[in-house]
Amino acid sequence: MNSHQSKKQDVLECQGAQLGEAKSDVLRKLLKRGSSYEDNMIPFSGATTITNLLKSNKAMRGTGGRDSVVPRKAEPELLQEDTCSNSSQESAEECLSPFGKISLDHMDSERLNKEYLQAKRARVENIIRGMNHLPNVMATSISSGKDYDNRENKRKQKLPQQQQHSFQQVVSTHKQQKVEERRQLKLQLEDMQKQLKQFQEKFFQIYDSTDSEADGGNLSEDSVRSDGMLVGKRLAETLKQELNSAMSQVVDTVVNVFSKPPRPPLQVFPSLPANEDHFVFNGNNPNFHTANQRLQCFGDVVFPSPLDSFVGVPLPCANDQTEALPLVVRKSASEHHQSSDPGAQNGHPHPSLHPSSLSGNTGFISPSFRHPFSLPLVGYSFQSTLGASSTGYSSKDSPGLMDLSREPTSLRTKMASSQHLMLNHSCSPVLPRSTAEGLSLIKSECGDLQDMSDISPYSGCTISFSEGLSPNHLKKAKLMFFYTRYPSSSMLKMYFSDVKFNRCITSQLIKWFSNFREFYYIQMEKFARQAINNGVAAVDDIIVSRDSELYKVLNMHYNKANDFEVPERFLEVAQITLHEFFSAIVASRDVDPSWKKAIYKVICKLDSEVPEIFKSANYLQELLRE
DNA sequence: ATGCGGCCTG
DNA sequence: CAGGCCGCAT
Repeated sequence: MNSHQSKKQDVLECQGAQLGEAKSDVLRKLLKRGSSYEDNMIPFSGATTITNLLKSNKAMRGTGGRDSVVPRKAEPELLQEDTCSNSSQESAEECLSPFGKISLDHMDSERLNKEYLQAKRARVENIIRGMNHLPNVMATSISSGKDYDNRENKRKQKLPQQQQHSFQQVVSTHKQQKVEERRQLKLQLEDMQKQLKQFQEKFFQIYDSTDSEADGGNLSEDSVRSDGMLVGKRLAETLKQELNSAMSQVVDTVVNVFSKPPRPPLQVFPSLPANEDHFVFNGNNPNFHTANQRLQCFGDVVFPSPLDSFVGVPLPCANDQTEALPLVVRKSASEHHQSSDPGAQNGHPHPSLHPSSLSGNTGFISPSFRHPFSLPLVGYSFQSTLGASSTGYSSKDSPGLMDLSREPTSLRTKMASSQHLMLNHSCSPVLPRSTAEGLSLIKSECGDLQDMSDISPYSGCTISFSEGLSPNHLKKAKLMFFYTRYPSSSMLKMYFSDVKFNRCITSQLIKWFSNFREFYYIQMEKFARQAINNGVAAVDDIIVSRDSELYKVLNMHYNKANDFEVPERFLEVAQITLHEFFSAIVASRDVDPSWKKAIYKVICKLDSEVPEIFKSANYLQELLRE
């Protein structure tokens, strides 16, 4: 069926009984941005046929009262919209073909334009007529005694004013969105154009220089030819490099343009909870640093703006208050005494930015030297266990520490991050279609990530959209446990965005965390009893530090590879938990079979925000690949 | 009825 | 770590 026929059918459908079909069609038309592609497909000869059809329709239709009000009011907007899309199409054409566009004969183009506009007008009228039918489709009963016009009139009268209003609102909002989107797209295209120009210049520079090299020498034809081959190679090499860097620039641009509105960058060094002072850590441990001291170690590091741009790029899921809300709701504001600032809610630095205590004089590499998108990963090596306190509650006998070697691991997250963003953008149901479409330069429709890697210039860097949970997912979950002991299912969905969720997956993930908790609480009880048996009387004598045996056991369980630096906050939570168990046992509350529940209630309020970086599907994949 | 967390077991 | 079971809350 060609498009001409389909237009005809639109009219027929609107007249006929298949109004549901017509509705979806109309909506499709309204949503189809600019509908430029479709429009180009319409043979102009068909315009007259459509107009005729519409004329006959108009003749049939009553001209009185409200009947004509709605179309007349809406028509100019829609027409304008169409012409706007037409102009955007032109501008896009300009930008996409900088070498000039196809020029038509002036008269011809004018004539075609007129016909084209007529056809559009006809179509729009058709659409409006279709819309008029819609609201009362269900309520309409076929009354044979009345003619079509009367029925239509009745329907119009039944149509609540509010619906007409909201319809117009929708149209105008839609229009505004499109204007904004067009503006952004245009900017982006201009950007690309500039880059292309730069390419050309560079290309010609290289070409000229190699040319003059060849000319300047005393060379035989053969050697010139072989040199030419070398030049043909060098060019390819250079072009490849240039294309690569340009592509990354373009991707960055696109991501920046379409990640609206730019959220204030995630606080790299969020303020620590006020209650931190209540915990006394081993002051005589030379290798122990409070979180604040750690921050100072990092103080002289200047973060490059690209990193900021990465950190600042809002992850749509977190930004759109759809999925994120349950997480917020789960804990009341009063429970979050840390801060109302979402960026500062996280009680500890970003894990990958969590500087080691020795970062100043070890191999820790300043992010300034890294690729904009790659992030440093600080490996935290195990401290020597020699002489370490066995229960963890003693702070006085902790030994000097041996060697703290921290291997920074470069993460190739650049493309991963971009892909992640793109995926979220194009798949996010709450995202306006227009925004997703803006990314169509890279990927036209929402599809599998596998598709993304296909079109990715970084073909070596792929992420797979897993059907199930992998061992890496388990590791990731374990690391997340350092931040959250009681993640909600909506939260899990956000942080395991590369997993196709179903009931089974969700419950499995929840089960994992349940198991993690189980282990955690068993250890807590064990160490609390041990402390009591060892004669510890005051709860304040129990301190959990990185030297503590308890910490080591937990770290071994959740961070076996020890390639992740456990956030300070986790130590605090562990200590609080241990205190709770200790106090409860001392007070003989454990005679109550459900004595632990009170403790659970306390601990579940101590969850902190899991760093955004955990939402990146590849972050841990890279981290754990080694 | 369903979902969730916890406990027990293998 | 997963499966089965139970109790609790919605």
